[in-house]
Amino acid sequence: MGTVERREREKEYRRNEILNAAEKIFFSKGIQYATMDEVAEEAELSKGTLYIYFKSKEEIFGGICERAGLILREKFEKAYSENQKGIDKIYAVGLAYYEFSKEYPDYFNSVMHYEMMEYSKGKEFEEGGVTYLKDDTEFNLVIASVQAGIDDGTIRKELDPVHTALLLYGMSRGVIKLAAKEAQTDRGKRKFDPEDLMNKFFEFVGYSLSTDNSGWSLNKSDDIQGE
Amino acid sequence: MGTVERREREKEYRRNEILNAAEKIFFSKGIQYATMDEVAEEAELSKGTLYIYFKSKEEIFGGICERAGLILREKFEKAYSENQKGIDKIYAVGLAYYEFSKEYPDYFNSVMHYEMMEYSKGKEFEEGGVTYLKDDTEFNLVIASVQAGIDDGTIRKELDPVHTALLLYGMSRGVIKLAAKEAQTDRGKRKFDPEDLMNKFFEFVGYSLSTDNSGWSLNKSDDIQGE
DNA sequence: TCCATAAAATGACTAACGGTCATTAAATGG
DNA sequence: CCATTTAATGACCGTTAGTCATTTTATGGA
Repeated sequence: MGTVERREREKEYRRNEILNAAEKIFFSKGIQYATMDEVAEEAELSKGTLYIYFKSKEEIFGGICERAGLILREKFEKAYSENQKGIDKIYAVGLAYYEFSKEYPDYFNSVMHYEMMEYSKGKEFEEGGVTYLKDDTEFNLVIASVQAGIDDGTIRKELDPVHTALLLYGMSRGVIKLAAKEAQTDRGKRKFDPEDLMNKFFEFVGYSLSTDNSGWSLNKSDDIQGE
Repeated sequence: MGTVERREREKEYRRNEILNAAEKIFFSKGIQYATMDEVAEEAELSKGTLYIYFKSKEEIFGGICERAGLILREKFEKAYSENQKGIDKIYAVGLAYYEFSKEYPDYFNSVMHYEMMEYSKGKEFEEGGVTYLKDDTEFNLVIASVQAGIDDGTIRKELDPVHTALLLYGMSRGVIKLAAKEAQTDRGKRKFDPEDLMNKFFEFVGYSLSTDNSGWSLNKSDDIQGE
């Protein structure tokens, strides 16, 4: 009988329901101010049950970040594979990152938050060291893109693939975070337009990457679709 | 009589002692896991007293971030004023930022953490909205550097000062954070050398900024002193 | 249909922590 | 020396993450 399998499915389902509830609560009040009782209430379960599926509040948050990572990875893979030239792959992956931050701002912020937490620990604690985002699949795509660009002559061959990929990754994160923060501000109070900033960013990076200083080979006029 | 002034000084002194104690505790265990009782113990004061000088744990953390901001601002100002050419100002300020992250890794991380916290709130809460780092003095220096570079012909004049400054700021933060995180990893387990990455970063950015694609006019062989 | 067993769910309870406040101690200056 | 203001204290409170003995539900064999 397939009862065992069905049970397994149901467990997975419950786990997901809990994550859904937690997202709602965490994202609306901020993780810090969200309580497990609220999550339990939202999930229509008792608090004790939450602790059967997750061993701590943090682990629930980890589960949310895992979801975020999954989506981001998919976006990266799509962007990578849909473009031929190395330089275009890089542009597409970078754009995918930015679009992720727009489509799922809470996921984006969660991942940022998560990375911050990683630091807070590990100084005197350590505890189990559960890491949810260790996978560097995403990052490997960036390296591969740079390498492809060097091979097909669209990227300056003086650039080292690994270091350049690291740079692109770090720079993008920093700038996207800036843009995301501003996008979250009321339109009237903004000091700059996030879309503009991103366009300038891609231009700036493209200039330094490409063999002919021309930037990306895509049509520049419509490289970012309005919000 | 100057009793009032002396009292004021003593108050300021106590406040600083509390911040010192808090730094010790916060930085060793991580803010999340540090308790006010521990801070009180370290400061050789009762917990109640802490709440005379600061209205919350968060506010103490804010005080720490304020210290960080002060140091960073000084470094920026020094770097800015000690260089003539715009392109060199930018390089110096960027380097100052990186050096800050090496000299005061805990301060650097605190500021990063602080910015994260800003997001967590403001979704349903709001509370007093105390901002400790609103001062954009630092950022204005970056704009001024870019402008100086455009004026003296060391920076490509197609670049917009404000957007470019924003980019530099965001990119630096992202890359420095990456480098800082790696630097914090055991030497043996590192995937890359933080110093190398920073050098590549400055090269990459210099290429895109400068009029002649040559990067900075400084001597490149010793632009970063070993740790 | 019933029962024994195992799995899942519960919610009262605990420990710990941030924050408060009535009370005490110290300083001041007349 | 005293009256008054200022600083410091620590017992106490409310809240919350996490636990666990107990109850409820599902399962599969007789």
